[in-house]
Amino acid sequence: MRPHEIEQIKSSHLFHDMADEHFSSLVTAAYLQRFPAHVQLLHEGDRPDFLHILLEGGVELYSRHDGRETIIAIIRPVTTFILAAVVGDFPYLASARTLEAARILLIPAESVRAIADKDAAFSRSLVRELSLAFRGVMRELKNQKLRNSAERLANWIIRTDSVSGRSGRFTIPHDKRRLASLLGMSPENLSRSLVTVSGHGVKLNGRTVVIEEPDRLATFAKPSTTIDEAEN
Amino acid sequence: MRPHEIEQIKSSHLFHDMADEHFSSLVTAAYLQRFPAHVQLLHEGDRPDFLHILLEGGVELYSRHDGRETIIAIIRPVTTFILAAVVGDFPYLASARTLEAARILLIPAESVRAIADKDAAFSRSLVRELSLAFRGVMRELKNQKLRNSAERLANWIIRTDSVSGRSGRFTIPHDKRRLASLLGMSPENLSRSLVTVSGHGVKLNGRTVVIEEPDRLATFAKPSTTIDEAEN
DNA sequence: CGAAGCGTTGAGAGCCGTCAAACTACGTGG
DNA sequence: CCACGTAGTTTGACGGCTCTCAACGCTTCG
Repeated sequence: MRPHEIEQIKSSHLFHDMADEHFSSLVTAAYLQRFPAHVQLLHEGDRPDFLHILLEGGVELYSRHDGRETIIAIIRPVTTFILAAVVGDFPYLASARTLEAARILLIPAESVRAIADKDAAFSRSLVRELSLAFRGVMRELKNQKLRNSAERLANWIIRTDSVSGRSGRFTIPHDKRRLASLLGMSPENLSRSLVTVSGHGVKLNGRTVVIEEPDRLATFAKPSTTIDEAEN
Repeated sequence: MRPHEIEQIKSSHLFHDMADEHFSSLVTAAYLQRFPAHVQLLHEGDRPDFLHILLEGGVELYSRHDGRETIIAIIRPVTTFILAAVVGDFPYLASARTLEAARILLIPAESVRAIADKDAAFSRSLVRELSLAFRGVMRELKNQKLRNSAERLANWIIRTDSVSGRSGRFTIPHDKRRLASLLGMSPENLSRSLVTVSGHGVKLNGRTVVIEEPDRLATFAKPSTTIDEAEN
C-alpha cells in the first residue's frame, strides 16, 4: 500500500482517533488486493470475513429477490463498506461486485471487532460512522417513498453536481441502466425521466449533464435537507 | 418510574453492559413523561434534546415532503428511538407523534453522549444497536425496491404473526390507513391488496387477520431472511 | 337521530414496467 | 477505411400497478 494511502485512511474519521498501535495492527493484518472489473466481491447472506475499504475504482452494492435486482449503492474511493455486518458478525444484506478494476483494503473482520472492543476511541468512531450510515439509508428510504422517479432523478443530478464541485456540468460515471436501478426505476423509464428533466433547466448530451438553469431544476426537484444532504 | 421498568431497561441490550454508576446517572437525569394520544413529540429537522425510550403505548415516526406523508416506523414498547440523531447531535430525519397515550423515558441527549464517551461498554452497545438499526432500515429499503404492494402486505402479515407468537391469528394494531402508509401505498390500495392476499391462504374480518394456510401465503409472499428477519 | 370517521368499491387517469424494434456509439476485423 | 457486430440507449405500444376522486355503507359517538 502506498504511504500516502495509509495516511489517508488513518486521517479518515473512522480511524483518526484510535491508538496508533491499534491502527498499525489493523493495517498489518490487512490484505491489499486488486480486483478486475465485474468481479463478485460479496454474496448476500454470507458472513463477513473482511471489512472492505475501497481505495481505487468502483464497487456496486446490489440485491436480488425473486427475479428482480436493484442497486443499493455505488461506492467510490475512499469509502469503507459493509461495516454494520462486520461489527456485529451479521450476514450481508447485499451483494457486491466491482464496476471497474479496483484496489481494496481487506481488514479481517475479527481484528476489527477485537480492536473495537479494546479501543474506546475506535468504538466511538464506529458509533459515529454507523449513525451516519443509518441516516444515509434512512434518507434513501424517504427518497423512495416520498418522490416519484423524475423527482428522484432531478435530485440525484443536483446532488451529483454538488459533490463534483458544483460546476453545473458532470458526466454520469457509469451505465444509465445502473443509474436507473440505483434510482429505483427501469432503464426505459430513466430515458423518459431524462426527457422530463430536460424540460426543467437541464441539458443532456449522452452521459454529459449540464445544469443550465439551477433555479428551474431546484423548483422542479424540491431538494430537502432531510432527504438529500450528504454529510450528516 | 416503576422498579421493574428500571430493571427492564437496564437488562435491555443497550444498557446491560454499562457501569451501574453510569446507568444510574442516566436514569436520574431522565424525565419520565406521559403523553396523551396524537401528540407531536418531535419535529423533523429539529436537533435532539432527549433520547426517547417508549415504555408504554405507541408512537409513529413519519415524514412529510411536498404534500406527501409517509410513516417510517411504528414503535411499540420497550424500544428506544432517534438514537442515531442523539449520539451524533444530528437533526431528526423524521417527526414523531403518539398513536395512543404513552409513557416515555426522556434521557438528556447530552448525558447520553457524555456517558458514551466515558463508558466503553456503553459505546460498544451503541455500536451494536446502531448496526441493528442500520440493518433494519436497509431491509425496509429492499422491501420497498424489490416488492410490489401486495407482496409487502403479505410479508408484513407473516412478520406480524411471527412477533406476536405465531398463533396464525392477530389483530392489526392500528388504523388501516396507517398500515397503508407504513407499507408505502394508499389506503384504497391496501383494501385491494387485502383482497389479493385473501386469495392466498389468509382470512380477514375487520382488523382480525387469520392465516389459514401458512404455506400458500408463504408461496405468494416469498419471505426472505435478508429482507424480513427481525433480530439481526 | 344525526354527524363524523373509517373502510370499501368503482371509475378514470397517470405512473411505471415489459416487450419489441429502431437507433447510436464504439470497437474490431477484414 | 469501411463493414459489421455488439452493447447501450431510445422510442413506441401496451398492459398493469397505483393513485385520486367520488360515492356508499358501516360503525361510533354525541
